[in-house]
Amino acid sequence: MYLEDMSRENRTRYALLGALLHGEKSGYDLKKEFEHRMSHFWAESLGQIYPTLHRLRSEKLVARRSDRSGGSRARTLYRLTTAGRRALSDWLAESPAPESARNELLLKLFFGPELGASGAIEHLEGYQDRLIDQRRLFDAMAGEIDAQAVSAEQRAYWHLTLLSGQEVTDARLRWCRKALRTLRHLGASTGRGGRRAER
Amino acid sequence: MYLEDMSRENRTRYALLGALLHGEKSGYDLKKEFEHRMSHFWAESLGQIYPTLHRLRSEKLVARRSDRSGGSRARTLYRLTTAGRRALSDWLAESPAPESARNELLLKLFFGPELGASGAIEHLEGYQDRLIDQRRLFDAMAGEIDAQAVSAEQRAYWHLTLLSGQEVTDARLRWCRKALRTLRHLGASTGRGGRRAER
DNA sequence: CGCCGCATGTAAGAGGTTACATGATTCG
DNA sequence: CGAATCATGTAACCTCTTACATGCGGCG
Repeated sequence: MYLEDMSRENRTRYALLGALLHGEKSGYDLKKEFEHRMSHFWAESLGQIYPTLHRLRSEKLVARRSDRSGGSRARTLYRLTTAGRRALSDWLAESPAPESARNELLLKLFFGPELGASGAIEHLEGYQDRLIDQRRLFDAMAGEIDAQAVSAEQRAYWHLTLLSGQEVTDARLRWCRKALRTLRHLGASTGRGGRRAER
Repeated sequence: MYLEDMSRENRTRYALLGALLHGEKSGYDLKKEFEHRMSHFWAESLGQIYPTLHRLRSEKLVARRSDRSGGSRARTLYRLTTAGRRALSDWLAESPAPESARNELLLKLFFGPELGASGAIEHLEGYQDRLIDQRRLFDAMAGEIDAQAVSAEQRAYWHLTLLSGQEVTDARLRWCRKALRTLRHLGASTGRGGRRAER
């Protein structure tokens, strides 16, 4: 017999419930919410959102209604029920589960001698580019937060999560520069960019 | 018909192939390898390792032999084949896929007004404790690297991945302190630690 | 002798992504 | 009118974790 494991409960459910705190939204709206405001720490796909909404509804944690206002095509809007808000609150109070690390770039770098310095440098440069884009995005997001019509308290929390992204991204960028410096030395001393160059 | 997606190929396979670069190991050895040397950027469970080893063997990317030396019970040792090493090399050269972010602490913090400042502070303190432990572990790992009988080049790559963990952890710790300072102010101004205190 | 660590596996199921499928509306 | 975006879903598939299952060897 399999025991229930409360600690590994479906987090998508709660991400959705939380995203509904500020009023009713469609599945599509929720997707955009994740992409625009929460992309630096959470992602959900539509193939996960729609079935989960159905399930939440069958558990009475959300309610839905049809909306055809605005003349555009009908949308299905979901809102939190009292039970849904309580379920969210209970989950929020639980201590967050530690994340299990999985970083493909570091994995490849760990096998550096097999990859070769030139390959490692390429990967790091690509990573660096993505980090720089991300960093710019964070600055833009910070500006948008202040334009939102929500409480100062809510904005403070949003800024905090964003600040985490900014600080961590900056740290990664600093590390990138250091790593690239190291690898360019290493590449020069092991000759012609390492193993892959032997082919 | 479903198209094949090369970019989302099973990374467990390559993590195992890479971990076999320095000689033959059993499934159990591999698990320890991940736990001890790669825990800051990669994790694999035994329920993933054993089936994957079988699969790699059927694809001739690894070979195995039985070992009963040392008087202890028999172990099954796996080693890279030439094809396995080539498959690893090819994968290493591919540009790493961007990681999709999922950070439960930040998700909960994002819903801070519903959680309440006191809850947020508790979660952050727990997070901080884990980070401090992790930071200490990194220092210990740095010392161990130099004791390994491998090339200076290999050690350089290991140090680089470790440095990433150290820098990012330090950044997170700095952020934690800032966030706690902010929340203690917020908690004082919104009274008695927020929503949960109302129950 | 009982527990812990070593060692190897399998089974069930949750969770998640991508592609497929469909259709409306809007805008150039 | 064609493309992009809005909008809602389903199907197939993969990955991964957890629990189950089993047994040996060493040590206190």
